[in-house]
Amino acid sequence: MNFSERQLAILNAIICDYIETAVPVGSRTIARKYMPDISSATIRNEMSDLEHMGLLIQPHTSAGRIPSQTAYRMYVNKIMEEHDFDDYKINHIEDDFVKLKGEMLQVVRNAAALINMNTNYTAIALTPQLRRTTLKRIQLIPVAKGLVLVVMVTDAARVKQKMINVPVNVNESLLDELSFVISKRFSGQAIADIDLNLLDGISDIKNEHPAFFESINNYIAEVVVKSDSSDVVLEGVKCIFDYPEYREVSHAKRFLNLLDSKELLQKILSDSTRKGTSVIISGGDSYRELEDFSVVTTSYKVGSRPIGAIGVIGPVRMDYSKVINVLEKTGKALSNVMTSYINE
Amino acid sequence: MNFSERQLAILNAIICDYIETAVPVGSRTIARKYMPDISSATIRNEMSDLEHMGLLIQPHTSAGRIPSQTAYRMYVNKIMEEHDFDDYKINHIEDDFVKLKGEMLQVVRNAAALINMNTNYTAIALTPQLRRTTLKRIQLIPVAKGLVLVVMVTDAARVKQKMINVPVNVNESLLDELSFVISKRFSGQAIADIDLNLLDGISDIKNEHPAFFESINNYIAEVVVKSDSSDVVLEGVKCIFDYPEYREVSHAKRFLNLLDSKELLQKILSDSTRKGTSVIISGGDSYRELEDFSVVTTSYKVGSRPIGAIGVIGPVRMDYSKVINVLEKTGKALSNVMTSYINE
DNA sequence: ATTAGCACTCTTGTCTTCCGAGTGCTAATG
DNA sequence: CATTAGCACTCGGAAGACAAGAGTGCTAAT
Repeated sequence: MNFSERQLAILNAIICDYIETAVPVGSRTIARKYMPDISSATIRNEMSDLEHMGLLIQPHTSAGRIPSQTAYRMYVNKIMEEHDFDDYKINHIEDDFVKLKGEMLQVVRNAAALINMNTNYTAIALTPQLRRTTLKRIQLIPVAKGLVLVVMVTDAARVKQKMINVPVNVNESLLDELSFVISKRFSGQAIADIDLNLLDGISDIKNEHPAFFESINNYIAEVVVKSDSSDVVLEGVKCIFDYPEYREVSHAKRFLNLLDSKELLQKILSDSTRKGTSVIISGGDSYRELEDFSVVTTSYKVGSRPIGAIGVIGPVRMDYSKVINVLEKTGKALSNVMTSYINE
Repeated sequence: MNFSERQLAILNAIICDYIETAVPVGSRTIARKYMPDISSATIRNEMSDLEHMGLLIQPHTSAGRIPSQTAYRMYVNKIMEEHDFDDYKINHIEDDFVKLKGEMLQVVRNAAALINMNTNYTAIALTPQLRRTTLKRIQLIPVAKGLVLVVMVTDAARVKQKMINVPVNVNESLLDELSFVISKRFSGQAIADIDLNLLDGISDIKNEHPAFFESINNYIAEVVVKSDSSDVVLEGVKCIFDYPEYREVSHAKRFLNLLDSKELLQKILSDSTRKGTSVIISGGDSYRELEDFSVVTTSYKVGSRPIGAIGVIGPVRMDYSKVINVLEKTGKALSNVMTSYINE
């Protein structure tokens, strides 16, 4: 489909105005606020054309028009202007982050809070994914009889812990020894590549406590394949009430339901970790659950290796330009912080 | 003040009906549904009296009446009947909990989810408070140059970690040694009693790395005095939309704001940890922020030592009877699980 | 191709009316 | 004296009527 310059300008004006006001916009508004040199009648004609092309929707005859999903998609892909949002807060992200010295979970949470504050949409984030990082150290800590806490520390300075059962006759010094051997052997390797069976000189441990050995190995394998829902961070849920599209309780409820399904968010963010910045409008082709919502995400990296993602979720009538700008800047800052830690 | 049997019965009926329906209840309703052997006129007279005593409120002349806060308080303290709620789910709590083998944070989260499911109010919980527990082990794990992860494990099988800065010249074996010495010296002692200065034979570490030594000691002290906001667990926030009192966005927003202020929730739950079961109606005397909300909480224990609390937050028009029942049963189950771990 | 003008449509807010639920009071009753 | 039947009164909410306003589409003029 082909569009004239003027059509695009009008569409742009309508989308911008609607994003700002949430009120269907009419031809006179456009003429007055955005293009005073052409008449409302002309704009009316163009709008009529745009409606026939499926870009505008009339809620009812005597109202203005609102952008269709297609229009939003087109806006994001082609029309939208770069919004340079250099607020003080964004400029100082890195400094703030650095103060948190290595508590990566906290850093990501802060990033989400920052995104939330600057966009006023609900921020979502995926903490650094262990499977995408390399091991720093494993420590086995006895907690109770037959219970051991496995703590994994990675190069993204993330920490993950889990209780596992062990045979009662495994003593503390054995745990310490095993911690030491595993850490030494696999330190610096990708978590995904860790296989305790590759350990040399531990055949006696393996033989004496096969179940124990198996549990630890299983746990490591588990971390590699699935990131659990606790990896998803939310910030600023209540923001949603600032938008008129959620004034009805049923809509608000649907939104909260969505946020409850961490698996979905985790999937979206994982995808984004791979793909970099992505904009999903009203669910796009892949997410039926997200109808009437938009999700914008971007990844953050250690060096050139993406390890997590941040984003926002909100109404389709979203200020995409601003959101993308804030996200990419925050993502860059986050990447810098992560990377500097690893290389320090 | 003195009340006749009948007055109490009528008050009880009004409160029960209003809790169920959220609609101001009139004299005829009471007569029909609850006391068919006296006439609505009689009830009308009694209701008028109850209103003058400050127990009932008329939203407007031609509506029924709703209970006042005083009435709710009285209801909870004197009138309310024991509600025996022995649903399958509650009966099987302990089994479910035991499956989680020692992941206390997860156990508490599950308890909250269970409370939420069974009451349909938003559940809040305080994870086992470290200052109320005794130390099992401390482990110092190097994460990056100049950064060390301190992991504390306690007898409630809770784990707390924090990054701290260390001088670059502290090496791994020193950390291991220190972990070992601290754990050995203080294992079994209340966290509150730990003071690294009491350690013998570490004067060389202390002299060589005073800043490092100080950070660790500070961290332990910090854990003792303040429990951070991450200790508060929420479950089932969206439930609030099931209640008509939050149909207006502004009310819902206030609720979410409340849940965001973790310090407040933490304070309430900490208080409850000390006091056992407590019911705060519309903020009571102490919490002005909680106006128009009710919070019911109870503590859970290790043996006879309370270490945390669980509760719900919701509208003043709350089914106190059911809530208290569910909370106390869950609290008991939780206590059993915690206790059995410690003593095993 | 653009635009002025106008009739038409449809929502929104306001006003009125009406109904019903509920009350308070009075007088009758056991 | 407590209880109750009866009735007038009050008020909120729903339904309908109406005007105002915003916006459109179409036609005819430029």
